[in-house]
Amino acid sequence: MALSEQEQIRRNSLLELRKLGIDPYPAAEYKVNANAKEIKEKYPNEESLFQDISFAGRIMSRRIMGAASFVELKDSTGRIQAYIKRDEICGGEDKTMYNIVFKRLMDIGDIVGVKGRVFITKMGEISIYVKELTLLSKALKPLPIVKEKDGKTYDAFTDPEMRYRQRYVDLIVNDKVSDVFVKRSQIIQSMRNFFNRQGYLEVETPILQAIPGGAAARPFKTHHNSLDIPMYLRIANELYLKRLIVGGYEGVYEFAKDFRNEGMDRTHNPEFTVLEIYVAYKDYKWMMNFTEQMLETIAMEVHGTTKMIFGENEINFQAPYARVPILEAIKTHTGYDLNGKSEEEMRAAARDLGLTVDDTMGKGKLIDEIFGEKCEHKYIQPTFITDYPVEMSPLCKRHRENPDLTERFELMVNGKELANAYTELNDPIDQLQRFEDQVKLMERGDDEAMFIDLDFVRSLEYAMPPTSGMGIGIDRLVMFMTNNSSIQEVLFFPQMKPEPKKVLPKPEDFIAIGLAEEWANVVIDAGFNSPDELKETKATKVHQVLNGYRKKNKLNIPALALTEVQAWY
RNA sequence: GAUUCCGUAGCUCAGCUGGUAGAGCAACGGCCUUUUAAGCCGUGGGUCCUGGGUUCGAAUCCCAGCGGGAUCACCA
Repeated sequence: MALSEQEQIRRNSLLELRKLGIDPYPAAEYKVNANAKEIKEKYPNEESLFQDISFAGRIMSRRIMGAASFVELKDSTGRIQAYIKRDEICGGEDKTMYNIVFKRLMDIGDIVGVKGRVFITKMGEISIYVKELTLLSKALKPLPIVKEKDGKTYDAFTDPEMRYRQRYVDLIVNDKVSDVFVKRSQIIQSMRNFFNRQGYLEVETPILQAIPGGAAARPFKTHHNSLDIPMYLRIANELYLKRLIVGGYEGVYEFAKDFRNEGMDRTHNPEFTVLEIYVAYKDYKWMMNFTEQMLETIAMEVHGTTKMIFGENEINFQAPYARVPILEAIKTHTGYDLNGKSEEEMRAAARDLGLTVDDTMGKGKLIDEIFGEKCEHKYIQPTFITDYPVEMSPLCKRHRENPDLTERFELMVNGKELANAYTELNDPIDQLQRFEDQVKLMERGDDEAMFIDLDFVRSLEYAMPPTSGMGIGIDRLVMFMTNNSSIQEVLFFPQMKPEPKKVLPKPEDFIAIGLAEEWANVVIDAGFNSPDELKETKATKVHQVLNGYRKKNKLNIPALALTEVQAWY
């Protein structure tokens, strides 16, 4: 690929720097004793501070005013202006450092170190008065130039494709992007602290699994060579965590990357993060209390308030949350009371409500469909929807008062599922039966039914204490707490189609068919990617194109004769 | 997967019913010792996503492909 004009200029600068004895990529530690944030916070109150600082950052903008210049430097804490004066950074008669190195050979995007003192300019801006300037790393590609004034952004760098594919550029140029990921880290840290305070154990379980269990979803399949068996990336970690409860831990949790080979959109990425936690001797009612306490705590620790804006809604994570059984929710929002109704009656109800149904749908699926279409989006404030039908929840214990239902809740926020929890099924005989029912559903045509995990059933046969478990989508939680409606905004590197590979043509390939060395590069720059491609073009045309290119770029090589070109064919 | 919109300079974007590709920033050259989205003056920079088609002539119209966004479907 031919380099752009600006890239070529920067590569030349790199050579010039080396000629001047300046290493554009020095190895030595650069000691830093101040950052942008603390300078801006503390200096206005105490001007005796920061009078001998060492600071490192990236040049974000530059205003050269003859023998004095202003640059904006960015470090991990923010941006600060630096004032660079020629006679200050060039002590003696030799002004090379300023006139050549700084003005000509350094660029926006370069990473530099400065030593000096902090002062306030006439315009009232806290700035670093630079006494020594050191190049720490040379940038060969130009950055997008984004400017801001009074909260208004000019030339914003917004192309989603470029922002996600080159997240590093996004992070450099768009200051607010970094905040989202800092908050993401704080949210996770806050949850971890919350669990550790209760004495629960953070664990790791296999990502590579022979049986992808714990949820109904299409898995990614791979192959283990030396065992010569198919393996799957996990779709959930539920069954492994419950085995650990059988093993005797009373509380275990894991921040897990799960993988699902399904559609991608604003709220789904093929790999995503889920927190699952299991606590022995508890039930789903306890877990509701625990969950609302947890969310309130995170909100307070991360935001300092339980209220936050998401899109057009203000969401309040203050406990307690409303608790609504799913059949009651359906009754409220559709008028249909499905309690105790047969599958046929439910199917009829779904049809009346204008839903498309088919015979593969059991009671569970029908209820889920009705709830999903007619009710789910109505729950904006955090609400626990409870007591799902047994068919939908093969890993969940039957309801203590109604065997058609289960002790399950989903937490709805802003009309979307955020968390899912059960009183865990620990009856091994019932569990085996439920797995077998799943197989029947699969045979009926339900491609979302679960795989059977007989080792998990065996573990239950050794007795698992009564347990409650909860899973919460971390990406969605971060979306709520950072007011982002797209999952891609809360993942550093959201999944994208790979960039098409650009085949780099090699000059040798052209030399091999008889081109002179000086022409081999020209042919590539002129747009021929392979000898075959060149030969598909008529020799007369190639002859014209190449000589035209030579003339246009004023190349100092003799023009080609047509016979020379014909000789390549 | 369906529908729809988009792809033009390093970046952000103009470019009309088809007629020699434009602006701002960035870059380059010059001036300039406290400026602030852009100091002042000047100069260069393009595979108009790719490939076909229509046409005397295509960034523009048509078809196909690639990539991306949005909406929908799927994701218990």
